[in-house]
Amino acid sequence: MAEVKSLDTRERILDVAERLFMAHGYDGTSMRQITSEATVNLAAVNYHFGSKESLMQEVFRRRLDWLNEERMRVLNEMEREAAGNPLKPSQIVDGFFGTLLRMADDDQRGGMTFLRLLGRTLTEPSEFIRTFLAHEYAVVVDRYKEALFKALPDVPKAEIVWRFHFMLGATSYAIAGTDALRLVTDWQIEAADSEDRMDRLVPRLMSFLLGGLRSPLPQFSNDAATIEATVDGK
Amino acid sequence: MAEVKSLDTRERILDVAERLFMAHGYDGTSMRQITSEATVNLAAVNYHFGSKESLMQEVFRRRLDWLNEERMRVLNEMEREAAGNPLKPSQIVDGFFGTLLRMADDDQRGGMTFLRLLGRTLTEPSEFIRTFLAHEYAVVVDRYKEALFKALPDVPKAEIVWRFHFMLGATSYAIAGTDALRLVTDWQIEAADSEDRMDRLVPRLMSFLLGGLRSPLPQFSNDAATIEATVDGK
DNA sequence: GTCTATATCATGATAGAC
DNA sequence: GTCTATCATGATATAGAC
Repeated sequence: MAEVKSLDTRERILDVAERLFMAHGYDGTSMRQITSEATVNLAAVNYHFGSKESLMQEVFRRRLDWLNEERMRVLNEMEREAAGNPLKPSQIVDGFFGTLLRMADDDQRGGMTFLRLLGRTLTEPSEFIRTFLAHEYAVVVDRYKEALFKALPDVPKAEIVWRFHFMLGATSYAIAGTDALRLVTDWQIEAADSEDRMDRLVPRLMSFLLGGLRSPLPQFSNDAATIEATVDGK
Repeated sequence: MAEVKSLDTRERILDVAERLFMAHGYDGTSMRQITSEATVNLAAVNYHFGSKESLMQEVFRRRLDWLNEERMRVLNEMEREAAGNPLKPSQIVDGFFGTLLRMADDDQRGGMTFLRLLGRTLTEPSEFIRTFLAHEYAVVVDRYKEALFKALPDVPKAEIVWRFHFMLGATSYAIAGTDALRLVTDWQIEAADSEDRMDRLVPRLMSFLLGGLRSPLPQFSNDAATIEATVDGK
């Protein structure tokens, strides 16, 4: 009984923290706000998580553990069906970014709140968060990177890595959904807060990402050896 | 003489604030840090700028005023030469994003420090900053949006607006350059801190953006009327 | 214009009763 | 596990001497 109550408290803190960190950032959210909105005592965060930093990490781990497993599961499944043949770039992109975007509809996995938090966190000022995220992502990103190398054997690996970065940026910003810049003044983005928006966003973003990924290679100002040097990593 | 000194003080505060806001974010940077590193008195910020918020706005205004003018100048010049004909998408993209990216080489306009600050700020938690940025950008973005509409008459306007967003996201993340995710584990991105990195980044990013912008239109799960409805803004 | 000193308040964390 | 009370620190901002 006491333990059940404690689990509720823990989860309630995590839920509120997730939402507040999303809305105001890590530095902009105080433990007093969190504990107040979660209707728990101020000391509860330190009791359950040890510190504000550990709380932040737990907010992410709770969601990323599932996302990492799902991304791996999807990739393994696709590679099993391909039976040694390279995957299509669209499959890989969907496995990585589509799996992420579909979390928007799954409130049990954080839904849009977590997606927006994640989107904003890639450029989060606090270094410990970026370091933590990099560590959490490393293994899965590596597998998808390798799949792309195999799927696009004619594209220099350096280009693929860069384009992975660009895809991440476009996706992060899209899910951060800050409406920071009202690109639309006379024209309103429909239903900006509902999942309806995501239904449209996903295919739109996918088209964009794939177009960028398969775009003609850039011309550098130097000669062809430049590209070769880049591929080899210097 | 006293005025010259005061100008120096003002500029020194702005320079230090720009660098610290970039590195630690708005909430993560205290006025004590700023005034300490700028070797000015703690009260100097309030004397010269009135408040921390006003300082932040001035940090941006100092750079964005020039960027906005330059983007307008470039677009006007291109449209003058085109004499009524639509511009090429690559011209428009270069006018907007290329003009921004070339600031990296111009230390007098803030160089990489300001670019990284700007990249991180689009997802900045503090709302007053995003509101301020949106206001600063509005007019110029609107002009470029119209140019894209004219250049791509067969693409629904809604798609163009979305793809503008995606391009902004990819660019922001690229210039934020947080190295948040070490996408490369066995492969090091060369010269990550030098302008040499930008020389390669610009054509790479441009290829990606144009590929995404001109990608085939997405297929929605509903019928064709869906796209029409989207174009009309509901 | 610049400085010292300080007012006022919020923060993260903890000790210790219950 | 939960609470109150409090510590130590750092925040922004300002008043007033020089």
